[in-house]
Amino acid sequence: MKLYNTLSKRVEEFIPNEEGKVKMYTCGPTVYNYAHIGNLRTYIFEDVLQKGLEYLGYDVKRVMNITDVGHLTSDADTGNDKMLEGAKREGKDVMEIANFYTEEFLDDMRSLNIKVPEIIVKATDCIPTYIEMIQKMIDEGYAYLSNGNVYFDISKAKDYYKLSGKNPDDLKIGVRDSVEEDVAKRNPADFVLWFTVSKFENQILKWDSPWGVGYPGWHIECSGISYKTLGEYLDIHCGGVDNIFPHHSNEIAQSEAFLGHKWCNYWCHGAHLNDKSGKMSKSSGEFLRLALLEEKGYSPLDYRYFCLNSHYRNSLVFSYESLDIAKKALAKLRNKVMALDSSMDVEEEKMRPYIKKFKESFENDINTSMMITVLYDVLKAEDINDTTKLAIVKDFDKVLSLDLCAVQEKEINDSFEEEILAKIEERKQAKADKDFKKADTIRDELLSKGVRLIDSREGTTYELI
RNA sequence: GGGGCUUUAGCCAAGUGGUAAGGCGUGGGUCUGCAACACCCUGAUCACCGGUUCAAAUCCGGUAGGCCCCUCCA
Repeated sequence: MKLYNTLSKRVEEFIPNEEGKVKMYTCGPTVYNYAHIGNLRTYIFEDVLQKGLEYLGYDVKRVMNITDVGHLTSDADTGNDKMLEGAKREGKDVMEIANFYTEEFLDDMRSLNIKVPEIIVKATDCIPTYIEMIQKMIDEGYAYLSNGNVYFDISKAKDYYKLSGKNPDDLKIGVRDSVEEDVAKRNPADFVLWFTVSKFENQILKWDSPWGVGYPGWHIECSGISYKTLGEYLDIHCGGVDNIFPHHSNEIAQSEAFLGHKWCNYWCHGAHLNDKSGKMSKSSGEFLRLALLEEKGYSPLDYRYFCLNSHYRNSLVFSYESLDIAKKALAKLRNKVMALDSSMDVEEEKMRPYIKKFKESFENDINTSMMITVLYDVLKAEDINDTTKLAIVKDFDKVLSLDLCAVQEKEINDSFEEEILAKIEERKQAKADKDFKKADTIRDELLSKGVRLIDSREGTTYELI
């Protein structure tokens, strides 16, 4: 298995700490609003990574956090907590907001056939872990108290800029208008581990700590949750490219300061989904949610196919034109699968070369586009029978998760089947009588019940859609 | 100001030095009462200019366009 590692900036052979097992941490959402489809692209990529590793035989333990506190709209004094803003916006309390958007997020994940990580942890459920870690970092000189807050001293971290590839001298402070330098910091890039100075009215989420009542910074959440659920060594950490700096750089600094050794070996980042004007956001332009796509007649899996058709490390431009292509292609793909005869004998031997190529495509830094090509190769192959093809498609769909065989598996009850056959007979007679209007009416009627008629030289058959 | 990524047919897109996958669309055809479905046929001097090499879409340098990051973001 080869994976691109942001840490080395190279495609590397993946070797987990423990043979056959993979510990994987994936940054989750801040639940102050709905996820947009760009956010979801990253979760699709992580899902394929997890399922692909499982397909190769690895036992994958995946953890995801739900950020429900501490994520500010800015790290400077002007910053607000996203959760509080969300609560204020909707006139609800923070927990209501968190619970509501967490459920919405999980719904989106399920619609996209993303396997929900078995371990999902809310940031607010691990406060004692953060306190334990912060205390140790203070004791060992990695963190300091200043102006009421606890900061991490990045000058104490080894290779702080390694992941981001940045040169500290090049970093400009206040490059954005709204950001001001925090005078309480020793180094401009130091970040808050624990806030005790509440900047907000009605700060509801706060906990007692050795440094006073307050709440954790955003970065410590992921380090803490990973430590608590996966232990001291992590194999893969995923997220969007925007998290490389400063979020992931800070995680490495904290975790390694706390643990006293290297923490995570592979860092994998998903590129963004852009619209024609650039980066997608929730605040400008059309808020592209999965639900909006559904309103417009696209299924979540059309979007999944659209994502799978490109590489996770290339930015992808969203357009309805491209989504149309994906929708059409997926429908055609399902049609082809549906037409396969499932009553023959599976020839295991003949499955092998295709499965091998599929695996190799995945192992080549998750080349999903090539995996789909292999799928087409199978359907076009002339040397294997239909049932074998069906078995291969079913196998591939464990990773692709496009419900390719859903129609094949759809059960039909006898009375409905009789009804359909009767209608086909009736239509046949109508056609013989040249009563095409009646024939078309019958066809439309069945179509509205999800039954599509297929006319061919041999007669009329039907398929369920 | 600094750093990084990217540019392959109408559109999406793979391509990891040996002579351009795949998908969608278009056009033509088979089938057909019409349509849908399906099937067959149909496309590229790889942004531009140099260099390295027997050989470059692939490596190096430059030019131009696009995008991202530099304490809100997946």
